[in-house]
Amino acid sequence: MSESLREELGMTIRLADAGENSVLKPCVHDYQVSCGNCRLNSICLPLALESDDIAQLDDIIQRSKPLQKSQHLYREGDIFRSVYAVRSGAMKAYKTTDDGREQVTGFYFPGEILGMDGISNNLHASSAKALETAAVCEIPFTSLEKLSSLMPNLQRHFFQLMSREITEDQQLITLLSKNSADERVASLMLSISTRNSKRKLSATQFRLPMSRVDIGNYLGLTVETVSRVFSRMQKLEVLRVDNKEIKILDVAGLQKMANVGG
Amino acid sequence: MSESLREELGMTIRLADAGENSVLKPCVHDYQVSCGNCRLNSICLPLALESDDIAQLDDIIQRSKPLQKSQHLYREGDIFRSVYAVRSGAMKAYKTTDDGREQVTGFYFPGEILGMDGISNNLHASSAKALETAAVCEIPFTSLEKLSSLMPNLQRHFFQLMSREITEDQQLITLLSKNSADERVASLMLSISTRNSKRKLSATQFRLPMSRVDIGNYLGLTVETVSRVFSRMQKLEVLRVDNKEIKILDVAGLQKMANVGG
DNA sequence: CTACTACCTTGACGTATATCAAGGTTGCGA
DNA sequence: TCGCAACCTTGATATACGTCAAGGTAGTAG
Repeated sequence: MSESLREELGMTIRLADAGENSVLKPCVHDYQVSCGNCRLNSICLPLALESDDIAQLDDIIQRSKPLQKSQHLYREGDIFRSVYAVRSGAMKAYKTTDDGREQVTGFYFPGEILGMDGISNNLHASSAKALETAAVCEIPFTSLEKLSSLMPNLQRHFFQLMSREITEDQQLITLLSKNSADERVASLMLSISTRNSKRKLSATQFRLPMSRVDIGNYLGLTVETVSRVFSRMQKLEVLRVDNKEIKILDVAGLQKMANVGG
Repeated sequence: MSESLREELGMTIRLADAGENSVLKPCVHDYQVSCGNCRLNSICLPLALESDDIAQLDDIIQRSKPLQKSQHLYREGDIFRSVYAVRSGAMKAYKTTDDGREQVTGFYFPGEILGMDGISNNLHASSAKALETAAVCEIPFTSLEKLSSLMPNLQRHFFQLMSREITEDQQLITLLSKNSADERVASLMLSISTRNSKRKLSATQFRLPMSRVDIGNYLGLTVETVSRVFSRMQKLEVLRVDNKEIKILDVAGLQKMANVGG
């Protein structure tokens, strides 16, 4: 059965075959966090809402069994039905270029929303894959639209989320266009650090969920270059790198190296 | 007189005669096109609307005196109040990097909307400048939000517009990250060609409103490289270039050169 | 019409990063 | 526990594009 056919048949079938390719398995029990008591609600979609409204948002959100590492949430070209909030773990979004290479367009951590690039054509414009075991909340877009019409704060917040995606993409464009390999990698490390601290995690010590290849792919560099930059940073005692384990030793030094406001 | 100095003086005058922050001078008469009879309404905001709804949209839109070449519509850091539709001419959006260089983030032609990157923080995240004499329609965002709540089609369409901006930025990210100078310039020429044909203009012959510097800045290349690419294309008889006048001689050749689906 | 200025083109040369190559490390499944 | 495969690191070499330099072209103000 093709993926898209399965899509057509919808949730029920996904229930039945519960397997491999398919995206979200419906949950009978478990996974029952509500937006109201989710520890991410201050940085995620509910951010702008009163508790009554949060309850309504909660009603349209579907939670599910976690995705395993390297499992797809959706693929480029799939019918667009929902956007997704990362609840735990990490995801990457990527496009495949016409000559078969991969362009990573973003990394998504808990509290962050992905899939908004599918709205314009009703088709997902990129693929999304779990970098490690990850749980996501599915937010059916038509429900979100209806709710947005009724709740100005939600409409506003969702406009803002999309706008943020745009400004972040513009940041990346600038980075790719104007900055050296050192600056690009340093910026990414700082970005992850900042996002971690928003989630009340350590800003100076973390484990990278993505491979060097993914980093290179995101930053427009080869693996070798990424690896060399890490070595250089370590020699300069700005970072301690132990495989995927990162410790920022000198934040100021890293910022200087990044040479950008990020 | 330096460009920036002239700009400064321009600002003061605008301040004096048009009232504080506001960029667009209110129009007493003239410039009175309505969305209903605008020849761009099939590719612009009204696209999704019935004529009753168009009339309502029309009510919130402000038109104004044209912008002169190199005049700013808004600047990075300005309070965000409106998005803008280009009515005639062409605009560029750009950010200034911390070390003072410029990153062009987009070119905007008639029917296209700019300014959406300001929604996320209520501050414009980039500056917008006229590449040639240009007219724009100002769409106050709070009015647009209210109207969107009432008109599902408008809400949907605006979500789609923002989503399109995201996918276009992702295209550019891929271009910058994966493609050669030849491919980048070829892609831009094809993009302009496509957009021209949507506006019922020639897909094979047009005048570039932007300088080589702007093109380079947008594509992450130096002027010299852009110039060399044009020379190469001319030698290969793919393009005829006469200063800013472009004629595409071999569309297939150009597509092959671009090596991307654009 | 002239002259200034911004813009564009072409050439010679340098450099950051890609490419190619080889070896080391890690972690997973049998 | 072993062995394989994916991942990471480091070195040597190649190359596309940037930088520097000079001269040409076109639009505009006087």
